[in-house]
Amino acid sequence: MRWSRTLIPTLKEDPADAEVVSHKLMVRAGLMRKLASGAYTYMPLGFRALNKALQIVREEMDNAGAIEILMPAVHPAELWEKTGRLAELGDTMMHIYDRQNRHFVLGPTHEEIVTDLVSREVKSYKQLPLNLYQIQTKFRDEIRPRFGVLRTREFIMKDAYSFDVDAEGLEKSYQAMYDAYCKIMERCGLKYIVVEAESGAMGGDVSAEFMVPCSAGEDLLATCTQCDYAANMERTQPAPLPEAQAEEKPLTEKATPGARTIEQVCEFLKAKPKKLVKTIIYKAGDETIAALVRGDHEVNEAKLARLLGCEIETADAEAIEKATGAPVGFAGPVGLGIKIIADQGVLSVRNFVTGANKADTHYLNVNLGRDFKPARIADIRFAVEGDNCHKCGAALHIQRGIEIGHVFKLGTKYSKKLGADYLDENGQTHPAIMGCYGIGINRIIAAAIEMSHDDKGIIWPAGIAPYQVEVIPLNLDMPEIIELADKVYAELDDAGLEVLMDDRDERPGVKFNDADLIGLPVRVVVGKKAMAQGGVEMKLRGEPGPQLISPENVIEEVKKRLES
RNA sequence: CGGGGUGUGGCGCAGUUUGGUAGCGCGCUUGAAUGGGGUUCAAGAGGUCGGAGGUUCGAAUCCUCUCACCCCGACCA
Repeated sequence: MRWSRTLIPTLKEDPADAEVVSHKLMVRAGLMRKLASGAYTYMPLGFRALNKALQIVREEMDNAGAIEILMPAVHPAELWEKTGRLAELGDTMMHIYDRQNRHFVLGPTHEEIVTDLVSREVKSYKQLPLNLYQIQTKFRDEIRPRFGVLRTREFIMKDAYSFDVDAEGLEKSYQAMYDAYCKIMERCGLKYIVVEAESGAMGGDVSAEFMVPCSAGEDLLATCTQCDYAANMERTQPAPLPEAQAEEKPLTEKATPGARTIEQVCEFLKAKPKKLVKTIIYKAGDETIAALVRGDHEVNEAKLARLLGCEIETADAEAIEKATGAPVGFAGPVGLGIKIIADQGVLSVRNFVTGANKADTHYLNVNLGRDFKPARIADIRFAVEGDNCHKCGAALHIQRGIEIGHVFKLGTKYSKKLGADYLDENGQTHPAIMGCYGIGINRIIAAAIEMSHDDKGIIWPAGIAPYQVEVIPLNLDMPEIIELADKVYAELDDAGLEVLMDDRDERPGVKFNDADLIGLPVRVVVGKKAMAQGGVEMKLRGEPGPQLISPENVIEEVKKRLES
């Protein structure tokens, strides 16, 4: 492709509305433009990169035995009612109504649709296992789209759904997808970490996320510095903290006027947050309960909900006052008449500070066991930097990451509700055992750029670069240069390489800077300097210094470099 | 949805405090010079100052409402 014939509008300055590098560079390098918050047009270069990633995903899915289909983006709302997810995910779905006011949603994911299909078409164990996948645009009414293409309202996803006769089959299907995902990440040039994850609204209890570690990521993940433990922070289990051994001091009431938050109390008492224990009141089903964590920790509501076996939400001011008899900010476990769940970390402090269930008052020297007895002591907090691995005891490292893919073992949640049953050899009916496997194509591009760029621009991993080679003719006033550049371009093209030639009548500096910006892996410069020595220059993006090569060897040399 | 911020030519911004009819850089067009890391000179094109209403002789500027976008939070496969 010739630059002059396509559309690559590069920008010298960062767009004002971009925060993260990938967003800035995708706009500056002319990959995409924003239409509205969370909705982007992919221009030629961006679309090519997207297609590269997509093709890799498709090939690996096919290799893993998954079968491609295409489902609609428009779904009747009824189908979502059947599984209860219309209520559960309703606000994250885009709702549309047809002219007869029938209710439809734009698909945020396709478990319902594919399961409905399979329930109709698959009747026998002989048809299983089956793994159906599609590559399609998903719609989610995100509360806050952000970070360019990392969180959008419309995005391309590859989603696969496996159906098996038993747990053993599911394990195989799951493993095949897991392995395929590893290959995809590698082929896309992404460094990645696989972490244990929270299944959330998908259901099921085993899931793993494929994360690309980088500062722009929205997720926090913990990895063990010694063993192979890695988990999303939502799921990370810290090693239990050692129990405190200090001598118990007498319980004391202390006036703390106006000090409600941990910061305020610490300031007032000149104490460290870890010497405090905070009491958070939750509505758990019909019950109101109190969760206790150390002042420097945070309650992990997913863990708490799982422990209690029901959905929870933080209580409102009214409920808190009713439960504690005190205004918000002074709740404490001593004398509290509701069920108390204490985090294990609370055991690591003695003589701590808590609210006194009385306005403007805290207790000093509170001790678990002596002053109150929790119904349960469990892990209900988020891990923090400084925590240790619960498997091997070594330090945990916490970092940010971009979630590229997520694989789930779903079990029978959907197949039961939607009647995806099969008959076994004995004519017995069973629900199919399902797994689902998603990967965000757009995020592959953004993550690759986050991971691989410098102050000049993008440095594409070869696997997903929009073109493999950029040919830059300089000194366009010399016909022999144009002739040689055309020849090199044609030969590379004929050799099956993807070539972009910057044929614009621009100054060298402009072309070099744009070449660095768009970041294609190999750059071939045809100019009078090299020509005087009978050659052309070749350089890898991200590596210094071009080297002179003979025009006859261009194809061979380019190929060699692309493979390295 | 709560808090904060920003909307001025294609892009990035100044001007708003103190009202007087719009400016800078980049980009774009034409011409000339230049020609290996965003070159220079000259001449141009291009703006309902996000939108609506109001105050005023006069509004980018003041007031009211509204829309969009960004950030933090809540929320979220």
